[in-house]
Amino acid sequence: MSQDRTGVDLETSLGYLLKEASSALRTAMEAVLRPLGMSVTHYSCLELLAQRPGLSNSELARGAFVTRQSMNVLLQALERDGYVSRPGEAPVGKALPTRLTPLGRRSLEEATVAVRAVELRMLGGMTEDEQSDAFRILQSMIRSLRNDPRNGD
Amino acid sequence: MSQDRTGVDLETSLGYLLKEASSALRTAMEAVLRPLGMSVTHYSCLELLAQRPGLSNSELARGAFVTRQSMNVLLQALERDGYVSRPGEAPVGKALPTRLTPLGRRSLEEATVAVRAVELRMLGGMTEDEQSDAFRILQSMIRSLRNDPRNGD
DNA sequence: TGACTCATGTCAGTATTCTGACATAGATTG
DNA sequence: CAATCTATGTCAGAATACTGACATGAGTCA
Repeated sequence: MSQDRTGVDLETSLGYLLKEASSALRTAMEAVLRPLGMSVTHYSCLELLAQRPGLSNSELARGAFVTRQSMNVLLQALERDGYVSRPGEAPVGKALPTRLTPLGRRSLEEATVAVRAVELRMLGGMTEDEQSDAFRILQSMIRSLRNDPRNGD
Repeated sequence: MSQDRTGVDLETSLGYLLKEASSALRTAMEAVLRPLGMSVTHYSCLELLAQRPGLSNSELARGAFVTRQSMNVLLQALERDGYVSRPGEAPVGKALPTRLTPLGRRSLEEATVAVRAVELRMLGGMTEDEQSDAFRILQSMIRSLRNDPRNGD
């Protein structure tokens, strides 16, 4: 009504709102992780390893939504500082299974408390049904975005 | 059941799913904008200016979810290449109102077509009601994340 | 008026992530 | 068996975004 462009209206765009929500979540997580000297990707990596021990660099990268090159930089730092360990040789193929050290596990525990608080705050004010709706809807968006029409389906 | 950690379960975490959806959207947008030689932030800046002409650098930064320093670097490049124009002196205060040039407008039109296709693909398979739910739920998340309990209130 | 606070534009340096490239291990295929 | 394809780890350089800092203009308040 305020325009006749056929473009994307930021005020009503779900894409824009998704970006806004993601940005707000990231900012909130950075705020609670900063005092622990930990970045969001750093935390994501440790959390992935806690839940799925033995993930390779490439698998961690996909799980944290960064490139394997970026994850490699992080893993080298984490290994140097004693938070994770990797075997010197790959047991099979080239993939090096990574594991948390006791130090890494302790470090993660602090962070998890902080991050869980953020997640609970985000969920505050939402009913159980709304949380289910949110889950289903976000998964629908992801599915639709993944199947690229140019890949000939 | 697969664990007794009291942590965040990635499989059922709305935060993780939000990040995944946002990552998928960003990847899809990068894919269609790359052939046009445009980044997501670049596009966001032009789209903001089309809908709200005269925004300042700081306002554009907030709208594109980056720092004003990052947006300043982008604006200088866009101004140098003739996509936007800024007055040499601030009409009031220090804020420089930015506007699209005809070249910038033409450049944006191409991008808008591509981005709208991505947004429509993301919405594919969602009913009108689900889109309304998504809108309301995302806004609820943003609101909850913004009001920081440590800010008193 | 003068001190103070706040928002802005901008410079400089740092950190993080990305793209490009290469070599290698395993799987697939003829 | 040989060729090809795919996935992986890693190095190097470029692009992007960030933090820190400073000066300036406008509003607030005593």
